[in-house]
Amino acid sequence: METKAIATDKKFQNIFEHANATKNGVCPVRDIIARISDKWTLLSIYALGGYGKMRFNELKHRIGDVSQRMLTVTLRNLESDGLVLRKVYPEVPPRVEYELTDLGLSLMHQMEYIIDWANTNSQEIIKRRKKVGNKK
Amino acid sequence: METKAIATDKKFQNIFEHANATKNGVCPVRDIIARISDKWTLLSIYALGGYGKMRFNELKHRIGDVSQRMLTVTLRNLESDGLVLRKVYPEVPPRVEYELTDLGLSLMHQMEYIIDWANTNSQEIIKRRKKVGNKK
DNA sequence: CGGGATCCCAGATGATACTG
DNA sequence: CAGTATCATCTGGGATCCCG
Repeated sequence: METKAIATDKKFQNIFEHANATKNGVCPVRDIIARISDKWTLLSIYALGGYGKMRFNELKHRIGDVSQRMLTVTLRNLESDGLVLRKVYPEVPPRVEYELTDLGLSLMHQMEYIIDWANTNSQEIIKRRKKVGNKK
Repeated sequence: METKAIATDKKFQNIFEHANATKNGVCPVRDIIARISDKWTLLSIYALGGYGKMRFNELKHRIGDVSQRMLTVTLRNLESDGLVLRKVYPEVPPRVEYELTDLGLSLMHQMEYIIDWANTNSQEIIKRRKKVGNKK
């Protein structure tokens, strides 16, 4: 199984060469990856993408174990990245709806490959993990 | 842009319904996602997949800013998950080589979609992020 | 060379209380 | 309802030292 081919790809260099080069700034690609791979971002995007436009508490309930604070923080980040649209209705009590932008939706579609992979292999991986005797 | 369709998918329910159901255990899919979305896992897999079999310090150098400790921890986890193969040669000084297993390679291929997306959109996102005036 | 074991801190996250 | 503000906590991860 030889896999050295892709090392010459542009996108590949964007992660490794670039990362070592710019010590001051941060590699843009790593930056994005870091952002979307935090604890709640993927789940938020996926929930919004799957169930469509939603209000804050509805989303919170969907995800289940996210705290109000962290969901707020996550959504604000997603909004400033242009992945989520936040719409506030001037009512009392307030109503706020969140939905994916086209950009957010496109990201979700890429995420699906990972989710599919995890769905397919999770049982096997976790079984093996315990067999080896790891703590976590 | 209607996107409610996928909410009925099996894989979708594995993330949301399932997560709320099993309060004691953890949703297997979320578990896997959490594991591979930590700070170094993706980079390690990607480096190994791109450059092929590598020794410890070679890998460390490729990634660039990972500490010895975290690379060790990351590789151990990957090994116990069956994504990376660790081969120790009984020599002095010791030589240890790491390479992706077929499973690890298959995961890397799914990751490429995300990487591609990040490569394509990172500049735009980061530009927008600053414009909004967010701190980070 | 490739780690293991410890110590320790910053930042991520949770819990709680308050508010327009 | 949808936050904000504050305080408490927990943990990822770096630094350091040691070892076969």
